[in-house]
Amino acid sequence: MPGTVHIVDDDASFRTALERRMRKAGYEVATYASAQQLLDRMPAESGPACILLDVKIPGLSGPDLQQRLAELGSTLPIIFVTGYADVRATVKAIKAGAEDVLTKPIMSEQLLPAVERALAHHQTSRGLKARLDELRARLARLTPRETQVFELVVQGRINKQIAQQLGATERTIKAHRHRVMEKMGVDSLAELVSMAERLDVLRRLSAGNGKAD
Amino acid sequence: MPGTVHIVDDDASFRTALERRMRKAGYEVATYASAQQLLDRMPAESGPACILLDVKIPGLSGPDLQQRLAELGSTLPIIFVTGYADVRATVKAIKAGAEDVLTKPIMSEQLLPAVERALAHHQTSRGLKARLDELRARLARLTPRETQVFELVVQGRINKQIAQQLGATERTIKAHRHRVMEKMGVDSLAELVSMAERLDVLRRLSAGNGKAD
DNA sequence: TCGGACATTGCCCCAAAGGACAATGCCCGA
DNA sequence: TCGGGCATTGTCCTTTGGGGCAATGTCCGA
Repeated sequence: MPGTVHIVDDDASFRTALERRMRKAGYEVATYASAQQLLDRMPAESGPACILLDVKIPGLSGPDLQQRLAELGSTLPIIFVTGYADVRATVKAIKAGAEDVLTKPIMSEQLLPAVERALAHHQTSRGLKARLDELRARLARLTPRETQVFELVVQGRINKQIAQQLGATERTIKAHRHRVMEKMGVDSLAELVSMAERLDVLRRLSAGNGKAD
Repeated sequence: MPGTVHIVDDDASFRTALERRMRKAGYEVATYASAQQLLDRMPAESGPACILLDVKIPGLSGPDLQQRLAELGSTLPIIFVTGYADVRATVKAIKAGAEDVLTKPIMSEQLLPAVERALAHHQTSRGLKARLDELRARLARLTPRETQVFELVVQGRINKQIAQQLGATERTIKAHRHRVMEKMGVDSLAELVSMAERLDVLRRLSAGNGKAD
C-alpha cells in the first residue's frame, strides 16, 4: 500500500538510515528531529500515513507526542521505536492506541508488516473519522431547539410528550422534527436513531482513549 | 474491590508465594498448575475476578489460553506474568485484550493496581456482556419471519414496502411487527433501532478481538 | 432600522402505525 | 390424531406522523 511514513528521531544518522529503508520500500517519507517539529509542520492528512516514533527523544517524548496527537484528534497510527525492552512502557503505549512497538535493532521482517498494518488501519480510521465528522457537522447545524427535539425524538418520545415537556404545541414539534430530519439528511426515524446511536457510541469511545478517531 | 484471583503457573513455589500475597491483599484465590487445569475447572463467573497467567507454561501456553478463553466468550481479564521482557509478545498480548503484562520479579506496586484495574474492568465487562446476552436472547426468540421483519423495520422500511418485499399483506407485517416489539420488550421504534444498533456494533467488536465480551 | 434566523401555531388532509377481534391453513412432535 | 406454534389476512377504528400554506413575534447583527 502506498503511503507516507513520518519519522521522528533525534538521531540524524538513524533517521536517515530509516528514511532510506522506507523509501526503498516504496513509501513517501518525511523526517523530524523532534516531536515539536512534527507538531509544527503537522502533516495534512491527504493519504494513508503513519509515524515511526522514537520513544526517547529530547523535549516532548514519544508518549507525550502520542498524547498530544490524540488530543488533537489525529488518526495517525504510531509505531514506537525503542532502544530497550520496557514492558511497562510498551503496555502503556499500546493501551493508548499505539499501532506497534519495535525494539532496535529494527528487523525489516517486523518493520515492514507493521508499517503496512499501520497504513491499512489509518485508511480505515480515516474513513470512520470522515463519516463521524460528517455526522457531527450535521448535528452542529441544528438550532438549540431542534437539538432538544432531536434528542427526545431519538429517545422514542412521541410528539405529544415532547410538546408537553418543552412547553410547546404538537404542531410546533412537528415543525422542528421536520427540520431535524431535513438537516440530518435522513427520511426515516430509524435512520435518525441509528445516526444518533453511532454518534453516541463513538462519543463514548473518544472519551475513553485516543484510538477513537 | 473484593474479588477472586485465578493464578496459573506451573512453578508450585511461585504459585504459592503469589497466592499468599493475593490472600494477604484480601482476594479470594484459586490456583492452577496448567492452562488445561483452569479450563477443566472453568470458574463460574459469580463475581469480579481475573487471571494471573504465566506466559510460559507447559502444555497450553499463556497466549494459547488467552485465545481459548476468548473463543469461549470469557470476560475474565488476564494479567500476564513473564520471566523476561519480550516486547513482541507483550504487544501481541495487549492487542489480544490482555489487561496487563508484568515482568518478574513482580513488584506489589505494579501487581496490586493491575489486579484492581482488572477486577474493575471485569465488573464493567460482565455488565456489558450480561446486557448483550439479554439482547441476543431476545433476538433468538424471534421466529424466522419475525426476524426478517425486524431487520427491515430497523432499516427504516415502512410496512407497505416490507409487505411487498416479503410477498405478504401489510396487515401481516403489522402482526409480525407487533410481535417483534413485544418479544424484544420495547414499545417504540426508536428503542428497537437502538437495540439493533447495539447488537450490530457489539457483533462487529466481537468479530475483531477477544476483548469484546 | 431592516432583513434574516429562529421559534411558534393554526387549519386541514393524507399516510402510516397500532391494536382489537376473529379466522384459516400448515406442519410437527407428543 | 390433536394441540401448539407459526404465518397470514380481513375489517374497523384510533392515534401518530408528515406536510402544505400561512402568519406572528423576538432577537440580533449589518
